[in-house]
Amino acid sequence: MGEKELRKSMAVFPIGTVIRLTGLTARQIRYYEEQELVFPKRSEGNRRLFSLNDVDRLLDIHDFLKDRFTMADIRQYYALEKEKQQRKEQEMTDRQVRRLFQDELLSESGLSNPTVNSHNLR
Amino acid sequence: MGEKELRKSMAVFPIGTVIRLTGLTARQIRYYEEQELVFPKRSEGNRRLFSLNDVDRLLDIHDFLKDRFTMADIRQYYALEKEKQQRKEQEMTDRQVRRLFQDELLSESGLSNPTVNSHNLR
DNA sequence: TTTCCATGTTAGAAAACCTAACATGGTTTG
DNA sequence: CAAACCATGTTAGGTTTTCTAACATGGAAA
Repeated sequence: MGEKELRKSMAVFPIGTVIRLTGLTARQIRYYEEQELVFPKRSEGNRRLFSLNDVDRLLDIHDFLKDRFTMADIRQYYALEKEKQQRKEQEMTDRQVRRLFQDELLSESGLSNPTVNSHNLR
Repeated sequence: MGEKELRKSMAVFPIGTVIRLTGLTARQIRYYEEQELVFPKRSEGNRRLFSLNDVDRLLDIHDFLKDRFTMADIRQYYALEKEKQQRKEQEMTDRQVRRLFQDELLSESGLSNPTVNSHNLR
C-alpha cells in the first residue's frame, strides 16, 4: 500500500468531524456501522474514529439509499467489491511467487550471480 | 486556491487527533497556539479544530525547538514567510490588473471582438 | 543566583460521544 | 387494508475528551 492510500485509510476523524464533512446525522452514521457497511476503528475510550475512505464510503452509501437501494443491497454490493479486490491481490502475489521461483532457477543454474537475487535489488 | 490546498486548510481535527498524528502533548500544542505560532479554528463548543497545514506547522515548530530556536525566533520566521507570501500574491494581482487593462485597450481600439475579453475565455 | 522558557500536572467545568430504548412516517408484504 | 419492516429521529443517563487557569519544574540565559 502506497503512502497516499495509507493516509486515506488512517482512522483519525471522530464522529463530529464526519458529521461536518458529510452532512449526515450521528444516527445515520451509527446505523450504517450497525448494518456493517462501514467499520470505523475505536479510540482507547471507545469513541469512533473514521478514515477518509470511511468518509467516502458513507457518502456513497447515502447516495445508494437515495437511489432506493436497501442496506442489504449495499452490503452485498460491497461484499462483491471485496471479493473482486481480493482476487486482484491474489493475482499480484501469484505473480510475485512466479517471479521468485524464476529467480531461484536462474541463480541455481549459475546464469546469474548467485549472491544477488533480482527481487532484492532496489 | 486549488482544491488540494483547500483540503489541507480545512479545520477538521480535534486536538486528540492531532496528538496522535504528531506525538506532541496537549500542553505543547496549546502553548504553541498561545505563542501565536498556530491558529486553530474553534468548534461551536469552543474545541480547537486543526487543519493538515496546522499539523505540518506543529511538526515544523517542534523541529525548530529541537534545534534550540526560541518561540520568538519561530514567530519572526513565520512573520517573514507571511510577508514573502503576501508580496507574491500582490504580484499576481498586479499582473491580473495589467492584463485586464490591456484587454480593455484592445477591445476599445476594435482590434479584438468587443463582446469577448480574453480573461473570460475558458 | 535569579529569571526565563518550554513543558508537566492538576482540578473543575463544559462539550462531545457512547449505548440503549422507544417513536415515527414511509414502504413492502401477507 | 393491516401488519411488519426500514431508515431515521429523539431522549436519557453515563463516560470520555477537551477546555481554561493555576501552580510546579528543570535547564539555559542573563
